[in-house]
Amino acid sequence: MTAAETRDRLLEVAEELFATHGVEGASLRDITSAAGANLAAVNYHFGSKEGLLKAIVLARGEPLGRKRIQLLDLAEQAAGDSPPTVRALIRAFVEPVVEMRIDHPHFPRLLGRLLAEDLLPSIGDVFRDTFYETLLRFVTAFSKALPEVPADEIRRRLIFTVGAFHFSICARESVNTITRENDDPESLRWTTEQLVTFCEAGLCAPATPRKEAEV
Amino acid sequence: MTAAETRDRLLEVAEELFATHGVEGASLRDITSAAGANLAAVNYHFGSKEGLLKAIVLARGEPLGRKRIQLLDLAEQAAGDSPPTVRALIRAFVEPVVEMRIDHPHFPRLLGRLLAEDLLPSIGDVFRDTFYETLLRFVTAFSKALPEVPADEIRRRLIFTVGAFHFSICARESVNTITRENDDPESLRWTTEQLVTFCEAGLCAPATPRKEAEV
DNA sequence: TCGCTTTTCGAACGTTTGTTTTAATCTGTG
DNA sequence: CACAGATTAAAACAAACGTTCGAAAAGCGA
Repeated sequence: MTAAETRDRLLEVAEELFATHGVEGASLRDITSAAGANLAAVNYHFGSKEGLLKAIVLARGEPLGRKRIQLLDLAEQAAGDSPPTVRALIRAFVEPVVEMRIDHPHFPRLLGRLLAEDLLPSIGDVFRDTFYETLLRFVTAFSKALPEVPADEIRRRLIFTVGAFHFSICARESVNTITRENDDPESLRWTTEQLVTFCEAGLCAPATPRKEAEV
Repeated sequence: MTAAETRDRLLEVAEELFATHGVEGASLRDITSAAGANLAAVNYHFGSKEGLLKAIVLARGEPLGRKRIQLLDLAEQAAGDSPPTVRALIRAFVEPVVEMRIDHPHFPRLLGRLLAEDLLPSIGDVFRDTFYETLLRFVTAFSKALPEVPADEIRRRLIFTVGAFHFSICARESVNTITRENDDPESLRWTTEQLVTFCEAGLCAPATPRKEAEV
């Protein structure tokens, strides 16, 4: 086995084990033995456990962000002078992750772990470069498509969208404890379809009035 | 300090440390020393670390579930023969947690951890008793309020709602890495207002058509 | 094939973890 | 007061963790 192969296998196996058992929950011994490598291999190739994590996030997050931006550009281009439809924007944001959830199921799940375990700070720079910039571009795109909703509420609604999305698609496995849903591509895409419907309606809703009386 | 006091302090401190550092991340030594108790106290009072976790979830989850059901009953009662409005149902589901997020900020955050760390199985029975039953009651209530949406899609939309809710309210602290939002009651309630708007629109949206062409 | 660099290997390091044990201390009742 | 039972205290347990080290092995250009 060449050195590059060892490196790749470590990335692949660690991605799965991190996603399944959490970053703290997956030990270097688990990872290296599952990859058929020596315990010291991780520290040799990536410097540390954290270095391994960063390498994973970078390797998957970078093309994911590129794909999102590409779809966004395409949608804006197709719409001509007017802004793209909200539905098209949601799709551009969501679909790259759904497809990744099908081809490389573990990475979206890992993303969920990172968010929940407050590990984003530890991979800070990598995260900001690959995700945050992308998010900002979508915020402005949605703002243009929904001029009657205050930018502040738009930003918040995008958080809701990410939450609904993440909970039902990325963290699907944990949530399946409750929903007992299948994990095949077809059911995943159908859920996505319904998610887009849900979020489109939510994003396009009239702005929340200030100081409204309780219902 | 009496024995009951020790027990209560352990529950209180552990709730905070579990929520902040994760269940695996908070050691019994951290917890007992923060509570001014001996290391062995946890195993004496709760049998194990897992026993401590279960005790916390039970102590907070049970009254939370009761409150939700109570508000649901009230809403159904107020609506008379017709089903309650979707907005009222969302409020009944969400508001008890928001209020708890204000009075006992750590428990909702802990819930987020449990979901993300796949620890729900380990507290399985406690979780089912305090949360799952409640969720089922809301599913049927929403189904009645939205007869034109298939029950299957309703169930899925509730998952979206929980996701958006959980992400923006419960896991607020981790998400604030991104949003840089305040955590005071006023801003929390305002976010909740916008969340209700978002989810109401999403829940009331027309059913997703099967085999729709891509936009 | 030689010689140098890269990579792998096995072992050990020092910490930290949850749990257990045994003795000391406190508490409340007869 | 005295004596069971409940509670706390200090210490030690074995196991698991990430990391480090020096030697062995493998890869590779000359």
